[in-house]
Amino acid sequence: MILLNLLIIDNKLVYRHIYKYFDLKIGLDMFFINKKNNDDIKTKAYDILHSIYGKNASFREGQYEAIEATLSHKRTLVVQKTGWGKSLIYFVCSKILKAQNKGLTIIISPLLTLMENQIEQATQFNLKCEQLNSSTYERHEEILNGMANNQYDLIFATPETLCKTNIITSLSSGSINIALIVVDEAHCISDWGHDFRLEYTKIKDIITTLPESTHILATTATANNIVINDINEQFGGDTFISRGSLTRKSLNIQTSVFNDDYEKYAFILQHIQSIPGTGIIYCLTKNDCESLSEFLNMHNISARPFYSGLNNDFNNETLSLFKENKIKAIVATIKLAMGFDKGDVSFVINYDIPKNITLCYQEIGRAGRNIDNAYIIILFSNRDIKINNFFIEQAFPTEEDSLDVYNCVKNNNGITKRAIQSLVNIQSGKINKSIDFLEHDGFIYKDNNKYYTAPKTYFYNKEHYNAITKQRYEDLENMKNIINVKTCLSKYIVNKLDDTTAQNCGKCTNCRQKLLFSTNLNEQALREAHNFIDNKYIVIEPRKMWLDGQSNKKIPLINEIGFALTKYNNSFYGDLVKQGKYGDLKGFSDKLLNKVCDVIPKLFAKQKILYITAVPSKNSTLVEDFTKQVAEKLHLKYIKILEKITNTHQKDQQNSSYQCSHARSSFKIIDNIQHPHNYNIILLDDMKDSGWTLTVCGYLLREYGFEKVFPFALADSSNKDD
DNA sequence: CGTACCCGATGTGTT
Repeated sequence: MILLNLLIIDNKLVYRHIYKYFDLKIGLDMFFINKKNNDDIKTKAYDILHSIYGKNASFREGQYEAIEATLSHKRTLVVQKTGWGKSLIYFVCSKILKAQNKGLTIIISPLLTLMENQIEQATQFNLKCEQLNSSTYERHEEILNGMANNQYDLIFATPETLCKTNIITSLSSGSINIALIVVDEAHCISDWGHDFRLEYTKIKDIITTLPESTHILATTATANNIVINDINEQFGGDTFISRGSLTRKSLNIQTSVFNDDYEKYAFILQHIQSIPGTGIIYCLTKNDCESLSEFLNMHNISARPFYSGLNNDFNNETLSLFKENKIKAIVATIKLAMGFDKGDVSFVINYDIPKNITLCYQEIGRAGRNIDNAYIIILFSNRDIKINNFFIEQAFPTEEDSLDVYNCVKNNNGITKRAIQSLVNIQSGKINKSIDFLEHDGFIYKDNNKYYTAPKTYFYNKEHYNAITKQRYEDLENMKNIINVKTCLSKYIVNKLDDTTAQNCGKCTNCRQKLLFSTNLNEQALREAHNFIDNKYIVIEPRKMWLDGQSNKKIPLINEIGFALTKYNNSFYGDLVKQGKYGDLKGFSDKLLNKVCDVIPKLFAKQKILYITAVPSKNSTLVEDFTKQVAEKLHLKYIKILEKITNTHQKDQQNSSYQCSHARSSFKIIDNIQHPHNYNIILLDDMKDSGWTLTVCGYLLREYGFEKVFPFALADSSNKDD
């Protein structure tokens, strides 16, 4: 008992947890065994540290304990704030294990850029590194041989590459000595593994093939009990946890509820200049990143969008400018996440509520790392829930979609993705999702880009998907509840992350009992927001390729660049379009007519346009009537020249293949104009969705002889909001 | 409507 007490004092952090997690008697036995080993580890760890950082160097709080935990347990999870120095742990462990001839260390890392950064760091430790990912594809066999021949200390790998059959085979053959497997950023197992990067749930398949003596380490900055359970599931249970405090003391948090985007824009415009320093605005959609940064720039607040899909060089430039404090704000999606560290971020605004508290903590924790005070503003409107719900709902394939796709493959063994699209009337994203899951679960397999059914009985894992979906709705609810919390906001957040050590922060609006940023919006700011959002036209890029028979062909006659007046959802004019189509008074209002007649001459100012026509419909003259009114007001010649010849609806076509072929069979030209040559024409429709209708009608008009076709739609519904 | 891996696939245009 005396020994036990001494040990608890000696290595407080580690043994407190052993005490908690293991039976006392077993724990005591372990102490006797470990005591000697741990002295050994301690000497070696400090030797390594001193050889690199000099004789006076010491570990930061908890670092040595984490090293000891990793080497004295089979499975360890280290939960520490970003910037704490997690990579030092496995660098040191790797060196110790290598010196003991126990083998190499494999680090599973989610991002290629993270690997590159870490390899750079590792050179300091004189560690021989190699990567197993797409960047070394040609050398995979060579690298595997090198691993068997003890040529490397650290192997950085993506879960995708590591789970390739040839690599799993090599790893489990016994010819490679693996001393330690590290899952860096291990929350990815929970965040991404279930529905996005499915290979993350196959880490267990690798671990089970390795010898019992292999150490397993997971590191992350955010792990609540759900993440811990997921990690346990992958590791096989009994994971030892080394945890630090999560609180960041610099944060001043406010939450504010608004009715719509106009108010949120106005609020940000009204306050952003008064916040000193630079910051991040997180949005749920790429579109909002573009739009909001444009809005800020228009008002002389330098901002740049940042999201996946923007040019890589542009994104890197944005990060540099931001780090050098040359722009006020980055307006970013969750792409701005792992691997980003700037000490003096002085504000984070969540334009929409994040999907869960874990992510919220990560996002707001990017502020105030090396400064005393930073400002966090979490905005909320009902639209946030709709968008988050959408993400939750489309995470897994539906039972129907999954079965349709499976049957399609079963009935057409050796089918390509594109052929599936032309046989199954389901959105292509949903088809891809179904294919990914079917392949991951082993019901189908891919060979030479053709899909075949595997000899495994198909079933739909409904319980599992439902359980995760339910969990995600609960997570969202917990997040949303922050707008109702009356107690310390900072404490609410870290408590939800299972860190129960937090005190009241004294800085948030609840602790202060006072708002940091007024929610009384001034009229000027609101007017600016309306002006901006209501005058955002959407460019309709002409489609250039279409499906002709089995293959993509160049469309011989294409449209000019066209425009949609507004987004269909969440905009003033979009609502007018909705009312016109589905409201009690059938027909588009004068307000909409006036707006369209104001805008068309401006957008097509330099074009000589004589004619205007409407996309025809079988059962409504709504668009035709409206187009006639526009023609009259703008002194254009209205002609009826297109006819709809099918009774089926374009909007029932769910993927590009169906949309294209349906549009191509749905229209014909009424031959009633003498000399269309050299004349330009506007092609008007109420809604632009896939753009196939405008493409096909435009083609027919040009084939008939019109010189240029300018598409114009009242509203763009291609990104559905609800 | 968002995150990242993958030697996406396939046609077109340039050297």
